[in-house]
Amino acid sequence: MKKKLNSVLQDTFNALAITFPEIILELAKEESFGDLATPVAMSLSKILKKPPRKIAEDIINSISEKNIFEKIEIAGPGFINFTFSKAYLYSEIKALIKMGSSFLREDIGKNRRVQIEFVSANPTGPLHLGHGRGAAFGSALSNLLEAGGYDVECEYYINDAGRQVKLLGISVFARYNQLSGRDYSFPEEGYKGGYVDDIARAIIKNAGNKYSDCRFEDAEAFFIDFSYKMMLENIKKDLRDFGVAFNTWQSERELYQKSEVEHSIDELRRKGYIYEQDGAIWFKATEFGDDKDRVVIKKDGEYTYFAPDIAYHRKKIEKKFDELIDIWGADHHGYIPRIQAVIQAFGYPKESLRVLLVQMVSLLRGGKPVSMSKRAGEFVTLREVVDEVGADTTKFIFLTRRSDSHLEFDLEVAKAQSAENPVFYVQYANARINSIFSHAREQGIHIDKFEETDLGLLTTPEELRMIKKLLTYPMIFEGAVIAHEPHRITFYLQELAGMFHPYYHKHKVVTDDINLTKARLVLCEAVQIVLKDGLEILGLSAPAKM
RNA sequence: GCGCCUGUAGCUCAGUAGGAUAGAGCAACUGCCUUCUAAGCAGUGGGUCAGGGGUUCGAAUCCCUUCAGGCGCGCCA
Repeated sequence: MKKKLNSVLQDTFNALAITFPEIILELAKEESFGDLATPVAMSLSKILKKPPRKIAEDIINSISEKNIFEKIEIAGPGFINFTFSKAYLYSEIKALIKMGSSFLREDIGKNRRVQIEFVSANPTGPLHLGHGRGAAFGSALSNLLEAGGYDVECEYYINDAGRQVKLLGISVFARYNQLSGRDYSFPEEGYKGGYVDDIARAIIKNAGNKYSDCRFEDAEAFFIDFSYKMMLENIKKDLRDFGVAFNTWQSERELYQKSEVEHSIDELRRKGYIYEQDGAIWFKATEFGDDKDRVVIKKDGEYTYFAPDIAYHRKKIEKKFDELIDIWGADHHGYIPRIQAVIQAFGYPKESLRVLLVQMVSLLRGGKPVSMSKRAGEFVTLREVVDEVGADTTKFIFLTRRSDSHLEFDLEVAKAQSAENPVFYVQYANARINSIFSHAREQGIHIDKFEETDLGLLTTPEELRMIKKLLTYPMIFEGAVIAHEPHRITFYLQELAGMFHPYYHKHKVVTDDINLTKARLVLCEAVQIVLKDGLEILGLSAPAKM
């Protein structure tokens, strides 16, 4: 619909010898404003030094392909409002059904390769709700970009080296000893969650007393590896059950083992961005706009957390993606300038990495904040929330918000709402359509060739409104892809379902009028195609029955 | 102190590459199940778009400023 109007206007502008960078088309806010509107005449007013309404008139007079419109009007200060003809709308619905996804989805990506890194939670504990938000957003974004013609790779970065996994190993070692009946003090900073006991018990089960007389130093490698690997499996399971999939898992440890950390710093050194001061090795981040230079090797000779991240991002660059996306929790936003400094130091524009922030989730229960301290072991896991309120509902709560807006997730509210959650409203529309179809089949009604169905029988205001809504999906989709905002799809689906349910209530689809029945079945088919397309992008299920 | 995010209906949030009279869900109240699924439908009430300036044909949207909340500002990760 938009594409068509755009090309019509482009032709018109060519005919009038007007050059204009981009013709803005927007959805009419009110039905009396037609279907699509453009404010272009107002923008041209200054350039052409003519009143906007006069310009609008000239444009309208020069439109050659008028037959696809029912009417074209000038309104307000100079808007041009276009209303499409019914015949055009009907033919578009048939095209929608015939082409399916390719009608709905715009090819924005043109096969460009994009990598999205998300979740990347430390394998030192189960995923919590904040990770769940990142997971829901990241996978919806990946589906969205994939649908928008990008070649997408989803990656999870595993922090399996360094202090945190070591601390997990120490914690597990302590519990292992305690559970074996020895007097062993638990480290002050250790992880205290119940899962630490689970790991210790698993070790007892597997290895028995084998490490009972060891000092930690002697059993270190085993305890660290066993612990983080068990946690990682746990995380992978949580993600699977949440319906989130990754293509690649990049290990931090591997970056060390393959000397990539070392080589990255060497490369920066060759480029002149590394220097020594106060016994430490620094990266000249200020050269690229960061507030301060950053230490990569500490005085004690250890790498900082930043060092493997340099190697990691160099590796991403080397994979030659057209676009890199990192999805981080907003508490890491201070980290953006230094990573973009790294990107630039390696000779790439900072725009080649796009960091999307997922804002904090405050978890509440009945209006009271729930502590989320990982170290203290007091936190509600993603799994617990999903078990309590359901995966689709949880995802939907995340996906009805912009990723960068703060989110209050109240377990009691989510649970209370889960029975009447908007996600069911959308899914129910799909299920209802199925039930209409099976009812039609029972009545012996079959549509052999939908192309031959007379959609001209769809004349009620509800039907026309719904047809127009369906035809705006490509616009919403395109906007969502460009803005990298899956939530636009969520809202669209709610609006579409919000048209279908009243329609269902007001008009019977299957009636004695066979031709009308067929036309309505075709419309239902179109609605279902769009609902399913949207649900699939969001990573939500589309149950056939509810 | 500096930086980032946020402030829209009682609550949770859309609307932000400037566009016409600011929307939805929930909550509240009133009705609707012998007819394709009541996880549904119809109706009612609800606003100083945090405040103040500015930019222009036009601002919830852009700029400045004040206020409020969140998060960051380590040779931690």
